[in-house]
Amino acid sequence: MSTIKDIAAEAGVSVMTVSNVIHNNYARVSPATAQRVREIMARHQYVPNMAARSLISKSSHIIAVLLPIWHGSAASMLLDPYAGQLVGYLEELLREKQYYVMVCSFDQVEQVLAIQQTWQVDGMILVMPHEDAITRDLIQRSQAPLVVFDRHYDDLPMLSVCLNDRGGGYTATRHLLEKGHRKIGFAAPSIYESSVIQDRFHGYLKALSEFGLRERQEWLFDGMVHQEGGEAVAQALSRMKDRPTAIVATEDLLACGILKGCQERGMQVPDDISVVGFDDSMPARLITPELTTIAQDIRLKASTGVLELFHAMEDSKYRNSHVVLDIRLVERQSVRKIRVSS
Amino acid sequence: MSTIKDIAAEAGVSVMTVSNVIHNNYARVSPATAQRVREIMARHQYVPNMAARSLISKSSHIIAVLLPIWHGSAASMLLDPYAGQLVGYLEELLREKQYYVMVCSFDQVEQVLAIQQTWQVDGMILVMPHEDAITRDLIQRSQAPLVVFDRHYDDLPMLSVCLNDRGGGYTATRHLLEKGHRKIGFAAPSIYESSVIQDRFHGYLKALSEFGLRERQEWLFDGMVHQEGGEAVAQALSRMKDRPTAIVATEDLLACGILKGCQERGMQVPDDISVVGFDDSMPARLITPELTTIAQDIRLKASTGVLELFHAMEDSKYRNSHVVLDIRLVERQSVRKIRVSS
DNA sequence: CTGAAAGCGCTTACAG
DNA sequence: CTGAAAGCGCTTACAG
Repeated sequence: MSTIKDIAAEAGVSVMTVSNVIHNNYARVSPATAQRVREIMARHQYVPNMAARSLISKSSHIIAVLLPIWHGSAASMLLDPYAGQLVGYLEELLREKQYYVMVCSFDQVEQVLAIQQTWQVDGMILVMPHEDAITRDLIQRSQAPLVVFDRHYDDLPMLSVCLNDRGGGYTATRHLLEKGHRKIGFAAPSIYESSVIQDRFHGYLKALSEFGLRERQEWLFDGMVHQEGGEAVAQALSRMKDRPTAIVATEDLLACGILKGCQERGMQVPDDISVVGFDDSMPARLITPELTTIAQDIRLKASTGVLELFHAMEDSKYRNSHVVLDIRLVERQSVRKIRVSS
Repeated sequence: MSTIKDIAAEAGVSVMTVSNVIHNNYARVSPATAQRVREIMARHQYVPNMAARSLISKSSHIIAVLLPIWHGSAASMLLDPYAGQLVGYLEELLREKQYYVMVCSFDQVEQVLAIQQTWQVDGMILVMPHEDAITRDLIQRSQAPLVVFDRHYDDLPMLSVCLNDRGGGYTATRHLLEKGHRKIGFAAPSIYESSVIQDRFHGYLKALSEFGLRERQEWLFDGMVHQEGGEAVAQALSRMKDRPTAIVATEDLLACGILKGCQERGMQVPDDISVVGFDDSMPARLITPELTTIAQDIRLKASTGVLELFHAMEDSKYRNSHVVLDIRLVERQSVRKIRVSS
């Protein structure tokens, strides 16, 4: 493993000249020398030592991808196909830019700050933020530029890349309305806590109001998480006299649970109950009938986040930006058209 | 951001003494001094600079988690819930041991070697290996200890953590036989190329032979990948006069595709076709009927891999070990019991 | 129990 | 266009 010194010695130049060759400082080294040095580096498969480099430059070319720990395990985060895919794209995009990604799960802000300092991390990306208090604290105390996905606080300067969740809730609901549905429920993990869910809920309300409708309390299913939540919704539905004909679910897994639970209780999807999901994740095409859902472009989201991060890394004044990405409806088989009776 | 020098100055000791406190060299520093220094470090929230540390110690405390690039995108790997979960557990376990994980996708061995050198990576873990040529090359050229998941080469000294795939294929098939099935097919992405699949196939053959049966060429579905592959299997089945009553599929997604395709073509699962999958991934419980499948303990796999890696990092002679983890059958609803007619 | 000194591999002003 | 020197923050022998 050769060092810059070895290369310099063999080329008969100073280490400084080698350093200039490495950094393409053409103004500071003659073409002939550069060529010769480059050749020697290639022959020795010279690779610079990042520790030495970052020690002096105070920059490591490391981007920390932050994963909150949920339910005591970080694996629960990457288990989510959405998180996995997002991290995969991020890694890919950052590698292209010659940056390295360190994956860090955490449950305390201090852990993140320590990693940031110990590695002189150049930038950070928060994926799947959970608790607001922690996220807000992190945003305020972070020393390095930080991009947050899927969460935004209006009162804080921050860099965020979000989805048009309001539009998503609206589009899903509007789609059902246009298919003739008038009795539409809403199922979510936490309608009044998470801003993402709240936005979707407001989109839902807006679409309803455009048709002169209002939400009905008994058709709002709150606290419903993943497949189990969906099955709970199905159970609740099965016991209702006056059932909604359709449900907007804020997550595909939740929607899948509803489908499964309904089918097991003898209700047909979409004939008895129509369902629209969110995410267009893998399960959406796996189940029968396939799920109509609100899709996002995860690759675009990742590249937008990386762009924001690099902008912030290059310009220390760029610390407040809120990008909202569009969503689109993917029509499949879980919504039926009904004639409008009224 | 204070350095060891600042701490030393404030404590009125040499930096060396501070260093000894940090490394708990109790023999080399008095309790009183240690206490005082520790207090000052805490007050300043001192965090050591890993670049400086690794520059001198030739060890970074970084573990590289290597993800082969498939189909031109790394995201395709972490998209796999199995890969995501495995990486999540690995990160968790490594963090507990005060190590940092760098996620690196790659398609050329040189990229890995460069990262290893540039960061003085202490150890590497290869997840989801794909091409044998690349994997073998990597094993032979790696300078740092390397643990490979799910692949083993008998002719190479290497550290691997695999599944008892033969046992898995055997158990799945045996289960079907015991349920009365005698006409059992086998569906896989590449029966004769991947050793993992080959092992499962041999387990399948062994179970068959114990019941005096042999494989039938037309019931072997090769080159079937993911859900699409499964749907192709279903299509083939629908056209057969003499159909198998059950299929062993080497992947849950594949099994799900078979289920879905069969249902769409009017065949009932499990009544007309029984299916056993592999992995017990999330989709297994999402579909109706729920999938009977061969499960592995991913957390155990991750912790075993980490154990192997640390063993190798501590002992430079430990470079050849092949751990095989057990699998277990998870019975759900995709297999029916049939009376034995013969 | 404590310290002064050398050095890890690199980059950054500063001279020439 | 090229070089000598200082120094980033830490650890490691070596003395005392």
